[in-house]
Amino acid sequence: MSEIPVARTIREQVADRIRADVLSGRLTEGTSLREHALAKQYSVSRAPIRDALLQLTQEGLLVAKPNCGVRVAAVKPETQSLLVGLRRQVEEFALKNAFKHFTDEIIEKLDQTVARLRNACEAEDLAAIVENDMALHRTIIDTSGNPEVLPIWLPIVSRMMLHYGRHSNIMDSHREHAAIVSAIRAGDQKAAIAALRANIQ
Amino acid sequence: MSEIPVARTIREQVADRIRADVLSGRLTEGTSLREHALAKQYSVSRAPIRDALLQLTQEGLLVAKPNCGVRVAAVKPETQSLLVGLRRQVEEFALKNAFKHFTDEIIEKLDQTVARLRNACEAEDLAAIVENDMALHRTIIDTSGNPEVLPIWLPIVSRMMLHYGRHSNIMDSHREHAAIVSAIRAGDQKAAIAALRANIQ
DNA sequence: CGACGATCGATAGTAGACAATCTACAAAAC
DNA sequence: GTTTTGTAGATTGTCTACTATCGATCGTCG
Repeated sequence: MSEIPVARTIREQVADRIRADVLSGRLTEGTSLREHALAKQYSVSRAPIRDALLQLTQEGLLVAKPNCGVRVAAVKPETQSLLVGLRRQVEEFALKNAFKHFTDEIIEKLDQTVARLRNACEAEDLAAIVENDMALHRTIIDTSGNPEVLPIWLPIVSRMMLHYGRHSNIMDSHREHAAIVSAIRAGDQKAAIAALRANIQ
Repeated sequence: MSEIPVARTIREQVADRIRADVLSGRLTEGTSLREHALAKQYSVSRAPIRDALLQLTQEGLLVAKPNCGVRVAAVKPETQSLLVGLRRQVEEFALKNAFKHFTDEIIEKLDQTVARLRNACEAEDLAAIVENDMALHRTIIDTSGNPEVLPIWLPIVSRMMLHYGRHSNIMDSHREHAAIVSAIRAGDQKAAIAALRANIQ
């Protein structure tokens, strides 16, 4: 069945952990990431660290200066409006296609994510909020049935969340996502898209 | 002066060359790219080759299977409509901002690219067509004054061109681009955007 | 006070080795 | 005859160690 492709290579594991650290705000803007330190921290060699940093740089989470290192990227407010439009377009495309594939099992998974998101919001746990927010949207992307959408979506939403986690009031996150899942459960495609658009801003 | 930041690192040079080979169709869908062979071909070590392949994989031009190598990606027609919408949104955003920065020098550069594009179309030189087509759009992206737009634009347009160079009738390319530049020279923002939208499909 | 240059720190790239694992083909079992 | 198993080869994934190069810093000197 739909098995979760656990990160196999060291590069992917490292990339996932650093990505989570950046998006949750545990690593703040401008923080320098040194290959040697990360290699020691994760008990691996520098090679997969290099690969992971290059990958995250392409996703827009880090900025690299040749021979000088990588830092956590700075937010560019003038790009936000573009990113909002792009993300809406990708996720609406995915959601429309996902309506052909929603099952009770997937809706159950969405419910669980919303529940965790509610707990995170009540606890004001920013890392958990970001994690479950992205997990919910990613489930929709995965359910679209087009695996090509994920790599298009990820760099866009990563750049958005970089801003989101720092400057936005995200305590409404739970209500907005509950509305999306509610519309999905009701099979109301129009309402689901409206709720999705309202959430992405 | 506005110097062209020629690819500095070996990784970038290799990535640029392989990207051009893929987009021009010199490397066909499914072709396997082996690190050892590429390292020998370019007379460099495997490390920058690996980096370049990882980068191009994230751009969607290559697909990687763990421990098995990378191949030139296959075209996914069901994603094209999404890509068209995304690309229009990015380029319209860039073009609007670029109108604040167009100079005679930049318009001269656009004219030269259109001229080369005309020659390429007449010679039916697919590689040159794709190269100058992308160069023209990239000049607009660069002129937007927001360097963050380029890394957002590149993976989208790369995926599009992968399809474009193979399945589209591209001999109209010259006329469409001449219309864009003509509207830019006239300072007619509305006409320029309309011509741009007509070109991106 | 400012310009210049040495030094330092970090990455970029090189070289070679080994481990993990995927593909394919051939042999054995049913 | 079909399926399973096993083995060999090829390729990437990772590691180690080293050199080259670039950017930033900090003194020193004019």
